[in-house]
Amino acid sequence: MDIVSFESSAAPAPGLRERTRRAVRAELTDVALTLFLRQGFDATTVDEIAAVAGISRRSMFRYFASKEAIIFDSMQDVGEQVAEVLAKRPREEDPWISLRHSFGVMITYNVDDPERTLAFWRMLDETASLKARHFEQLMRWQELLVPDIAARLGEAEEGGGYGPCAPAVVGAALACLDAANHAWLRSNGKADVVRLLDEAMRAVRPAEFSSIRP
Amino acid sequence: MDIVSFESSAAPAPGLRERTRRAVRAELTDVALTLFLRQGFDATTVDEIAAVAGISRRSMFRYFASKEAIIFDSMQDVGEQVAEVLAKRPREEDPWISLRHSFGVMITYNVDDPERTLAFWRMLDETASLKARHFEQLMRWQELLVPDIAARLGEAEEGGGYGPCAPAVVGAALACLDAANHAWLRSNGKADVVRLLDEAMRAVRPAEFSSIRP
DNA sequence: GCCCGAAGTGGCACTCAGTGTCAAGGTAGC
DNA sequence: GCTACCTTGACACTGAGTGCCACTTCGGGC
Repeated sequence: MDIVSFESSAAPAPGLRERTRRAVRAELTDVALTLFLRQGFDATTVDEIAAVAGISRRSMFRYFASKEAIIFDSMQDVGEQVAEVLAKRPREEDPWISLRHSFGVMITYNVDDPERTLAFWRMLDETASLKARHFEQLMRWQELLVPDIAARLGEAEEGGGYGPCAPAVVGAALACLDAANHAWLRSNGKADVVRLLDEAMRAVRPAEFSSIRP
Repeated sequence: MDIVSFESSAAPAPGLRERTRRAVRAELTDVALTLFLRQGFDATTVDEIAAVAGISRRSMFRYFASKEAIIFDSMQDVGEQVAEVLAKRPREEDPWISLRHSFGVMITYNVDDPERTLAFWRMLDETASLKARHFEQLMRWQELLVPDIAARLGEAEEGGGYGPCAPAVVGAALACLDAANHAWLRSNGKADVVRLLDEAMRAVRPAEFSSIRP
């Protein structure tokens, strides 16, 4: 399964309308991604994507709120998968280890299709507007993971928010993930992502938690 | 000094042209910020800022690469201040402690002018496009701090890049800073930022490093 | 089979950010 | 004062994103 053409497999068949909508969305994402990777994000206009996909420009914006959303909507789905894995980890497990395990979902993309994933990350890294959105995406992942970690840390939700600890721990873990990804990118996909991630997370491993060494 | 109208005080008098340019920049930043805080970022057009500042729309884009840059250029200056403080910390000090100390520069803004800082952070948090750029800004700070931390960790720069550890540690620290800022924001500026930051950084404190307790 | 309301679609016009170009005015150095 | 350069304003243009309206299509009730 591709990191960018991924569609949530949650609901099996929620009516014809919804199914066609999802199919069209997947198709549009695929068309757009191919164009983005071939000629760059900025050099590809929405008109062009719409023309190739055989749809009107106006309808394009009915499927995606923005040009950037074409890319990041599917990444949100990946984040939800990570959250699902995290929820299934044993309650008494060291939170840092749980986070490390749930990141496994992401890392598989790097291993499954290095070429395309590498080109994808490189595009995110080189395009200014995407770089910004990428970090925003990390933040959305943080929001998905914080409730679980807060519960594990025994940090109660008080007055519509958490204390600083759970977001800090999740944010730190995501920083490790990002650092590993960047190091992998700089090595042109030659380095071992898993090893890089372990290295990064070992360097930051909170003192309260037990050892991560395998 | 205000977090947003800050201008680098590095060069004393590098010619008349440069001095006027800086003065105009500061003026523009000030005008724009006032408008942003009064009526919101999206509701303020570049034409409006230019009109109020008595300058042409075209010249506006000669001072700032984008509407967002009006805000984030000054934040970059703050990041450089943080890097300066970090560089002055003793070489043998625990990197985590050094980072914590260098963050002191930022935190002072929250204490000095809570009202304006609070409104400013709230705007960053509520405006989608600014939220994205804000994280990009954190990333730029990371780039400023990584070389120093890499040296402290004994991580050599190999082939145009660092290993994953230094970025991971710096990113983790910035995640703590951000978590503390968010918690402070949620408390409407009532909570103690310094305490929140210490709490967050204690929760994530890497095991290799010694205790941060004062 | 027929009809009706809801949802999807395309086209048009508009706002606003951002960029290239060019001509006019001002400034620094000789 | 002259020249070279830098700054500025004006105009036109592209591209993202939105509001609106008319048309078609689909799903369900009769």
